[in-house]
Amino acid sequence: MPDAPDDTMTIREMCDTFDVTPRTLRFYEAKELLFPLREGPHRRFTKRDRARLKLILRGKRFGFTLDQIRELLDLYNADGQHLVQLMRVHELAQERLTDMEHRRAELDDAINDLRSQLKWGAARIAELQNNARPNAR
Amino acid sequence: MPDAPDDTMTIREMCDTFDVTPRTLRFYEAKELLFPLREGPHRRFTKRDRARLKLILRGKRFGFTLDQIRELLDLYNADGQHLVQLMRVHELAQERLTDMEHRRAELDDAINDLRSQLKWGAARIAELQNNARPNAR
DNA sequence: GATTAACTTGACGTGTACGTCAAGCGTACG
DNA sequence: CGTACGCTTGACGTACACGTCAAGTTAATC
Repeated sequence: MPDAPDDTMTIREMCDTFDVTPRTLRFYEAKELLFPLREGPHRRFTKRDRARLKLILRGKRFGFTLDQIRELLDLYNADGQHLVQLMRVHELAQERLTDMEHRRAELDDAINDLRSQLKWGAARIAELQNNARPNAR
Repeated sequence: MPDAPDDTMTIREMCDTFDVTPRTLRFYEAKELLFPLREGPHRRFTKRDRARLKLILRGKRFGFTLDQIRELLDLYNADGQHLVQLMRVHELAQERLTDMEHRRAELDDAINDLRSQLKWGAARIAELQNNARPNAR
C-alpha cells in the first residue's frame, strides 16, 4: 500500500516530530485527548491531533494536569468561539498564571537563601584553609 | 508521669504546630528525615526535629523531593569541622542552586508564554464582545 | 476499674504520567 | 517463504508523598 500523503501521520512520525514516546500518544488517546483515525489496526494522526498535541505539551509546560488540559481542549473545541467558553479558558489560565507567579516568588526566595548559605560556607572553607596553613605567605 | 516541659513535643503538638498529619511525621521518620526520641512507645520530637521539619517543609515548597531534602539536611547537619566534608557540602549545594536556577528560567519562560497567551485571549474576547453589540452606545 | 482518647505498627490504597514487558498480528524485504 | 520490524492491545510496574484502614497498646479521665 503506497504512502498516501493524506496529511496524516503514523505514530512514529508523531514521536519524531514531537519528541514523545508511542506510549505517551496511546496514553493520551486513552485519556481522550487525541482521536487518531484507524487504518486497519494502525493509528493515523490527523492535523487536528497534531494541533491538540501541541496544546497538550504546552499545557504541560504551564503545569496543567492532563485532566485540566482536556477540559481546556473541550472548551476550545465545543463550538469554538463562544464567548462564555473563551472567558472560562481565560479565567483558568489566569489562575494558573497567578499560581506560577507565586511559585516563582518562592523559588526566588529559596535561591537567595541558598546563595547566602553558599557564601557562608565558602567563607568557612576559606577560614579552615587559612588555619591549615597559618603561615602561607 | 507529669508533663516534664523538657522542650520535646508529642506528635499531636507537632501536627498542630506545623500543620501536618501524624502519618507525615511517621513517614519522615521512616525516611530518616526526623529522629524523635521514644518515651515508651511514644515519640518525642526534639528541638532538632523541629528545626529539621521547618527545613523539610520549606524544601517541599520549593519542589525538592524528600530524598533531595534529606541530602540538604545532611549538609546543614555536617558539623562543619572537616574541610573535605565542608567542600562536599558546598559542591552539592552548588548543584542544587544550579538546578533551581534552571527551573526558575523554565518557569519564567512558561510565565511569559502564558502571559502572551492571555493577552491574545483577552483581545479575542474583546473582539467577540464588540461583535455581540456592534452599536453599543 | 472501665471506658475512651491518643498513640503505635503494619500494610494496602491513591493519583499522576507514563515505563516496561508480553504476546500477537501484518507486512516489507531478501 | 521466512524473518525481522513495526504496530497493536493488555496488564503490571514505577516514583512520590502520603491517605486510609486494621488491630493492638498505652494513657488519661470519670
